[in-house]
Amino acid sequence: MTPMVKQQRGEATVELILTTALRVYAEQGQQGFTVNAVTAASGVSLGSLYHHFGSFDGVAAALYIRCMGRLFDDMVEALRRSRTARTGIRALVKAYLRFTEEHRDAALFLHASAYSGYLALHAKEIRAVKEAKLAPVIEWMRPRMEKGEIAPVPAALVEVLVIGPACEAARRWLSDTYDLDLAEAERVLPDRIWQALRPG
Amino acid sequence: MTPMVKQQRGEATVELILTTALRVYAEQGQQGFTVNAVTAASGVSLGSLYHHFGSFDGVAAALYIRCMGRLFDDMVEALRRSRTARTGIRALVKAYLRFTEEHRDAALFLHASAYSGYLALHAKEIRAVKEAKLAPVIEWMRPRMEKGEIAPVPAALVEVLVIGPACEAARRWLSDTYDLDLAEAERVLPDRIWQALRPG
DNA sequence: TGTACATCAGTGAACGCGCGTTCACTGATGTAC
DNA sequence: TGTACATCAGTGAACGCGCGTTCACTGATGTAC
Repeated sequence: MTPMVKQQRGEATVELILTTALRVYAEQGQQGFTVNAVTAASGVSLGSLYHHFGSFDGVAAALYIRCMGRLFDDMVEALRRSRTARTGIRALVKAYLRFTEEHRDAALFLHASAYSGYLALHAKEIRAVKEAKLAPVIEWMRPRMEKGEIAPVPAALVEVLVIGPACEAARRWLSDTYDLDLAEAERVLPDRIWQALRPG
Repeated sequence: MTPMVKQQRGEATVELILTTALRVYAEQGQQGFTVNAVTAASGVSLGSLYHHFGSFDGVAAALYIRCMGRLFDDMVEALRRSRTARTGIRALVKAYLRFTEEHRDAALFLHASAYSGYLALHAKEIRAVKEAKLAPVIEWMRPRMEKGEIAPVPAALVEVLVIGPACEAARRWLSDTYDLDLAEAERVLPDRIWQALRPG
C-alpha cells in the first residue's frame, strides 16, 4: 500500500558502520575485526547493524565491494586520460600504486580479504560488481590489442602481467616484514611492466 | 642427568599432524581449519598436539614454514641449473608455477596465510627461515646484476617483477572466480617477465 | 642381565571466553485521506 | 491541518555454540649402573 522510502538516517548509519569497520580492521587486524568491536567503536547498536547488513559477513562484503569500487574507479579514470597502449598500461600501474599509498587501510583490507569466508559467501554479487567496474578497462584494451599495440599475449595474462607486480609491490609495502620504497616502485615499475607487454 | 633423546614416534606424530592439517585446510577452508578438526581427522589427541606444538597457531606456523621451505627449495634447485640471467629468471618463474600445480594444497595454504595471525606471532622464526632459504637466490643474482645482465633496477623490485606475475597467476588458478590456464601461463610468462628485466 | 628412573609422548574430560546471532520491543519517519 | 498507520530504524539483554587451551594422569622409551 504505502510504498515506504528508505530513511536518510539509515544511510548515515550504514556509512558510519562501514567507515568504522575499516578503521577497526586497520587498527586491530584480522582477529580484532568482530561485530562487538565494530559496534563498540561506532556506537551503533547490534540490532541496528543487523537490520542493515543481515550478518557480520554482510558488513565485510559491503566494505570489500566499496573499497574495490574505489580502486577500480581510480584505475578507469587513469585509463580514460590515456591514448596509447604504452601510456595506458603505465597509467594503470601508477593508479594502482597511488591508490595503495593514499588509501592504505582500504588497500590492506582488499588484500587481506582474498581468502576470507565472506568473499565466497557473497561471490556472485562481488563478481558482478567487479565485472561491471572492469568492463571499461577491457573495452579500452581490446582495440589496442587487436591493432598490435600490445604483444600477442592472452588477455588474461596481460592482466596478470600488469596487476601482478603492482599487487606484489603493494603487498610488500603494506607488510611489516619488507620495507619496500613505494615511491621508487611508482617510478620504476610502470616502464618495466610496459617492457614486458610491448610488441616486437 | 640422563640426556633424553627425542623419540621416533614423536616425529611421526608431528608429521601426521602437519599432513592432516594441510588436508583439512584444503578440504574445509579457512573457517574449517580448527584444532578439533585436525585432531579428529588425524586421530591424534588434543594433548599430544599441544605437547608438540604448544598452540594451534604453532601448528599453522610450522605448516607454513614447511610449505615455504619446499617452494624455495624447488626455486633454488631450478636456479642452480641455470647459467645466464635470462635462463635463471625464466627457470624461477617456471619453478614457482610448477610448484603451484604439483602442490596445490601447499600453494593455497601459503597464499591464504598472508594476513593470518600466526604469521605475525611467529614472524621472527619465519623471517629467519625465509632469509636462509632465499640467500642462494640473492647470491646467484648479485654478480649477474653487477655485470649488467639484468636491467639496472633495485634488487627489491627485481624480486617484485619476477614473483609478482607468477604469484598473481597462481592466485587466480587457485581461486574459483577465475579459470586461468596454468599451462599457458607457464609457456608465456617466463619470457614476458624476462622482457621486463633484460637490459637495454 | 635386570631394574630403577627420568623424560618424552599421548590421553580426553573439562573449562572459560567471546564470538555471531536472535528477538521482543520502542522510537522515528513519511504517506494517505 | 490533523491523525491513523505502515514501514523503517534502532535498542540491548540473552543465547547457544564451538573455539583454543589446560591439566592431572597413564603409558612408552631409553639410559645408567
